[in-house]
Amino acid sequence: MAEDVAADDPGELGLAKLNEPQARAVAHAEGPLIVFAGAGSGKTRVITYRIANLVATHQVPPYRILAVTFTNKAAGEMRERLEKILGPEVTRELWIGTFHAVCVRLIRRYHEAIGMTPNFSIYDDSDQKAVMKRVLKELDLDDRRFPPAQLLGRIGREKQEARGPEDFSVDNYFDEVTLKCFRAYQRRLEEANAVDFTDLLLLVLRLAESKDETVRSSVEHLTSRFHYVLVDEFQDVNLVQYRLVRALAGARKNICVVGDDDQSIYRWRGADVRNIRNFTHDYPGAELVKLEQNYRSSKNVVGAALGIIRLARERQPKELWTGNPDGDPVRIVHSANERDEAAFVTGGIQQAIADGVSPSEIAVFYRVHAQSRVLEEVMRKANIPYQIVGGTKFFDRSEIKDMLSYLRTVTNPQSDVDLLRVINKPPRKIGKTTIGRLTDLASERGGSLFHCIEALCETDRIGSAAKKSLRSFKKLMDGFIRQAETAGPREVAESIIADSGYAEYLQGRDNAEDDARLDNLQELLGSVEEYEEEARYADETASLSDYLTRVSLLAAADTLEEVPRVPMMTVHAAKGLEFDVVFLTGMEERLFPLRGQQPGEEEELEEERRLAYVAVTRARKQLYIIHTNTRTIYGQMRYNQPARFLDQIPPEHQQRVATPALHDLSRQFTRTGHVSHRDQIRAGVGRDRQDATGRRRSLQPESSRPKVPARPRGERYIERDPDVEYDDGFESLDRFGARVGMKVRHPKFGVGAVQQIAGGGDPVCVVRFDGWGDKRIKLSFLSPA
DNA sequence: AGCGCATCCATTTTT
DNA sequence: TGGATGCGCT
Repeated sequence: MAEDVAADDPGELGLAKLNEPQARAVAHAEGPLIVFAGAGSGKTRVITYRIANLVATHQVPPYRILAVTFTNKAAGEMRERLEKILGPEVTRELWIGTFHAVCVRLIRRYHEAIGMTPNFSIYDDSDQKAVMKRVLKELDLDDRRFPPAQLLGRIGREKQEARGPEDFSVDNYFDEVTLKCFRAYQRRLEEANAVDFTDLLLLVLRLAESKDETVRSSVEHLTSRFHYVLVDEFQDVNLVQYRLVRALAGARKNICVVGDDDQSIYRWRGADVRNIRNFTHDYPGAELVKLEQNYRSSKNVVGAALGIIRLARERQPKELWTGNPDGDPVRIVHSANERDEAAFVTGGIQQAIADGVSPSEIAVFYRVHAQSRVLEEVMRKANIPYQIVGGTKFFDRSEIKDMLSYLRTVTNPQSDVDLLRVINKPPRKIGKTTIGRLTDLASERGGSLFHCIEALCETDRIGSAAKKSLRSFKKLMDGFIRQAETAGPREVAESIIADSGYAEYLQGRDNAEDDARLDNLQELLGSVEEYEEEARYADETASLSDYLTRVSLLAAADTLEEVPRVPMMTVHAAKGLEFDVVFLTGMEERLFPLRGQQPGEEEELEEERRLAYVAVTRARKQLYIIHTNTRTIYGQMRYNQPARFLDQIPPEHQQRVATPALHDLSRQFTRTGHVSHRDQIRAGVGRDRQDATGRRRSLQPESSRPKVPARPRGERYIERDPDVEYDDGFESLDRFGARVGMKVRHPKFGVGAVQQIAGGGDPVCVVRFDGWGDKRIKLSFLSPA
């Protein structure tokens, strides 16, 4: 998955192996630099060599260099390459990591100026939600009227833009409530000595931008410690990160940013493409380098990607090209439904493996996690080893979360969400009532639950049995806390599993599932051990809170293992990765692109387009893009139209293919009077495909269109010429031939009769439903009744 | 306290 | 569709 490493000669920099723009970016010494790096253009190599060059040629001390990557995995790869060039001692001193990981380190260093103790906990989504639920309860608000996720979403967006409660403008009642929750939420985190993901960045940013005299020396130290700052994937940086980079680079302004506006896919997370587009504006005189040669993919893959991205509304002018061989055309596979799609994928994987491709070089992509279930099922049946990258991770399992909560309580007993998770697991006779009394007391006098335990036991609010249970729990945890002062993380974790009663608790409920849970705990111990090993290697003291930090900051791609299994992941998780063979599934309107078809959603569509571009450019040699006629997702069957992006792939780079199941299906539809498409292929019959507006879809004159070589029709699939419309019912199947008077079904309104059909693409129908009257509904929401 | 059942709910992408 | 949640029963 790593890009070509062959040129990383130890001893010398191997600069001769760089192309001209790459060399220019590496050699650039002082001042701002922006590198537009097309997909597969060797940007990691550029960053790596640039760092090596700064250290080796310009004698920059390694601890003066900060390189920010998007995932820990990318950071690790960069480190690995640099070790080969600079050796481990020097490399160790470089600051390389994700924004979040770097900020954790900085918070620990400057914790006094920031006003934190170094053992803080990092709260993930579910922790945040738990906090918000408590906040709502405390404020006596209905969590149905004010869904925690929604509140957190709004608050999160504010924080991404570096705004706090004091900057919050209130326009209506909902805002008022949100502001109240915002304040209470931040206060709760503070009391728990915990931060959320954005806080990690904000705390450092606030210090770096602080004008406060009392912390002046810290601010100066912080903003002058890095002489060179490099940022990868700059197109996905949000406002907080942008300002952070600017602040950390300080007055020197030795900022090198590398990115590709065509690959910006995190707008929803606050990323702002304008950051990359405005860089030259914000840093006048910045050197600009464009890397346009792709070393990764075949000509057909690059051509397909270009066809899609060329239609982007706004982009930096540039043109990706490759000197690589043509390779196979991109196969666009028409399948019947999601099971048929999965069958095609497994068949294709088996073939690729038989052809000698390693399973780890074959990837399956999907737009949303919900698609993975069926794929997994079929992969298991076909006995193909696979790994899900990201998604429901190992660390999301309940027993793992329980154990992590124990560990977090040990390092930071103030963390209430963790305490509540473990206080009665295994059952210790500490029930709802007791916990209710405890939380009541804590809100009355402030302070964390853990610290209120003793105080509660001194009141007469609870019975003696409850007191006993609480005290023995407190004693148990105090024991672990004391142990952690001297013992290593692994030892503490082992004690907890053994002495907390958690293992017996799992053993007691003897079923297969809980046996697996015990195994998972063993695996967790393994990961703690692995961490200790790494710490030893890096010459650092292993600490429990450091381990917990790492675990919380894992990115989806970080869970990709180097094992011979087929990786399956969302397109987002695939960013920055590459594979020989790629299966891109679910390429259908309203799934991929998931959004953007409504007026006013143009930006969403643009992001979907860029996402499609990212997906396509992951493939080195072979790319299969699959779409289905029907798909059952979220319990509902939908009739699909192929994604618009498919028609934007130039015909000379694509080849249309249909699965056998689809073929059978189409025969049923053509029984009455039509000639089957098989016969048509044989006879070479067909007319130019036209879309609803009557325009020819082909982008090229007929004569220049390369003839698709007639490949023998095997059992696996049947090829279809992209520019021939087969009169076999495929088209009418997509829209099931709806016409006025026809009975159709809608998931909500039931069965009704079509009154009118209007518009092209996805036409709007007027349908008369029993009991609902006439409704205007897009055809794609309807199925034949 | 814990289990089983029913109901309701939301469905994008993640550091 | 299934996951999460809540409720009532044991």
